[in-house]
Amino acid sequence: MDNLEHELNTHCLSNWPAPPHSLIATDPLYRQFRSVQAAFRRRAQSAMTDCGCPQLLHGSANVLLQLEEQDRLTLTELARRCEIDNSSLTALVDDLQRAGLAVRERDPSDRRQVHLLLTDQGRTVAPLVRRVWQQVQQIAFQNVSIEDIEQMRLVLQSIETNLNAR
Amino acid sequence: MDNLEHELNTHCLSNWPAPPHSLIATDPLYRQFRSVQAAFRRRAQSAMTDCGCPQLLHGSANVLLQLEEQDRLTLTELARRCEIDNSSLTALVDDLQRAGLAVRERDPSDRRQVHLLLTDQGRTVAPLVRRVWQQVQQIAFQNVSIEDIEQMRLVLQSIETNLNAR
DNA sequence: TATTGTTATACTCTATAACTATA
DNA sequence: TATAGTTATAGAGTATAACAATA
Repeated sequence: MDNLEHELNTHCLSNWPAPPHSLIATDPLYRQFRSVQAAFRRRAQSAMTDCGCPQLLHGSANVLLQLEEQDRLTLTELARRCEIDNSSLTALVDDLQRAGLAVRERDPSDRRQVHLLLTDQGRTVAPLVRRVWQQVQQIAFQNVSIEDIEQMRLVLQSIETNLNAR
Repeated sequence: MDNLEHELNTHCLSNWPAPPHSLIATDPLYRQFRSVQAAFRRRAQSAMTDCGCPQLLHGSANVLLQLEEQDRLTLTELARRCEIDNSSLTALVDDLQRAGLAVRERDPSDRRQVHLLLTDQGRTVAPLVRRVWQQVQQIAFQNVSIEDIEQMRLVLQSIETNLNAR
């Protein structure tokens, strides 16, 4: 165990001063993120059900919104924008296709590529889903000022960059 | 589809003014949370490995830290503090016990209850794990001011409360 | 009957590796 | 050989429901 202690001090901690107590005593930040993220997904999913929007996986709804911003993307590009692996996207696209909101279309000039297209129904539903998500954000942001939210987004972006660096 | 539109307007949106464009055009907030949370877990897990800490599930490490704050909790109380279901806790406790960091002990006066106790090894390892998590937070917070972080925590707390209300 | 904890099961999100079909 | 997409598989995190033991 002494080795472990030594290892930790040598390789891990030497460059990091002790953080202020207030930041660490309670509530690891990751817990707050987990809780907020889970609550967000729960609310969005039940709001979609309440509004009669098609029952979609949370991930599929996200793909739908990406597609609404730009239609006809290839699957690889869609996966990149959703920040998930190609293989993770397949099931979500299947979900959208099953719900009749999008269709795959193979690219004739490069038959390896598949584009995803909104159907008419998809074009109708996407804005509704977007509004439901906005509504959940509205609920989340009750009694929080715009400035605080924008500031938080900036901080989140910094944290994201820091954690993904190297 | 008209029904859907009508339903949405009637039951879901009437109370919510349109949010400012900057909040919604890009990047749903949930994506940022997902990304930060995943990055946090990834970094913490690889930092634990680098430092020779026992290989624990992220969730088990969390239980360990709760237990360090108060030893000998019942499993139900631990689950409550970790904000997970009783049934979800079982595997995490198994994980800790397998690693030799904690042991279950049945309460003699109410034999339904099981308390979880840190072992000597658990008492040694817990502060190291805590420091690894702190280190990850330090990485996350590079070039972010204390004030911004504290402010973000407050906003997160409001959001959490708002989303879980009702 | 109610409570504590476990088991069985399932769902979501995600990834890696192996595969098919193109290029 | 390299790329686009799919399939098979697995692992982590979570929940619900049924259950056993105990109160």
